[in-house]
Amino acid sequence: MRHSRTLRIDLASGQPVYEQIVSGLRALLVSGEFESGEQLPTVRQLAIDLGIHHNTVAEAYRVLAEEGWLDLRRRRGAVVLDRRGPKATPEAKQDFRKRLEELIAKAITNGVPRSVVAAHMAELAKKLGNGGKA
Amino acid sequence: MRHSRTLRIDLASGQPVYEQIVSGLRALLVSGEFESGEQLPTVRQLAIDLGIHHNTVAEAYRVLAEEGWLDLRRRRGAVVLDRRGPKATPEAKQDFRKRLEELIAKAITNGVPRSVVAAHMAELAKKLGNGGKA
DNA sequence: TTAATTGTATATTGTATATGTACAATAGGC
DNA sequence: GCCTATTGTACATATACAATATACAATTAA
Repeated sequence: MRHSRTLRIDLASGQPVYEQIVSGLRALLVSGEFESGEQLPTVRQLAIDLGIHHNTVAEAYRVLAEEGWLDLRRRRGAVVLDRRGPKATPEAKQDFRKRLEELIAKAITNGVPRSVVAAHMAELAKKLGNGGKA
Repeated sequence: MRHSRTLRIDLASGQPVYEQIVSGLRALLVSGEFESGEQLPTVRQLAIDLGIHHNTVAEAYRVLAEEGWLDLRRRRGAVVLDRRGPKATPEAKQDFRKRLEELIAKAITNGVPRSVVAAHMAELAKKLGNGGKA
């Protein structure tokens, strides 16, 4: 249950809570924070930790299960999967590029200096080049 | 009115249409596509181009005006501003970093290879280093 | 001054989020 | 094998937000 502490939910952010959970957990999964086969908290436990309703957590788990990240079963909870074969989406590259540019634009609008934006980008790009683990 | 053609609205994307307009225009503004003082299409004209209601465009223009990108007045339309002094936000850097990691995680989930993600990141980082113009 | 053009305000309708509540399935104790 | 607790699921509902329809206000130009 250590991992639930790394999730921070902002009820006032405007972004749906279940999406925040999905995004947060997915980022941790991609970065290799979880072992394959590892148990995630039950929907009720994580809901208590975050101060929300368990159905909201369940919705998030369902999305991640559909994406192939989790094996989700009654009475068994959520188990992290290997996810060897993600189905490659064709327009996903263009979509990523567009959203990346939009994210940069928003950061600059919020006053983040271009140099800081560039630094983060370069750092994460390098990390991805190393296999995404380091 | 040339620029409205560069905006693409996807009614089925789940993302609110007015937000799509805000994000798209903001990305163009940041990348220097517009001259200061340039006229944007009227809310009604852009609404026709995009096939939506003019109030939806108006909402998007209002957001950009609040951010300081546009001067918006009745009978005068929307004019692009210089936007010299964006108010610097303190937690904006952390927010950008988090959203960047989440965006990467989503792309990888969608099947985009890590190498492709890294390439886009590196390219845009370099562009930002050059002053964001090239 | 008048009329047309442009952004704005308000009400309405559809959709989605988060919750309350009840149910279904299954692992473990007996 | 049966019971019970635990876990995810299904469904209805309150609420909020998004997009629209419609009417209004302001301002420019003739």
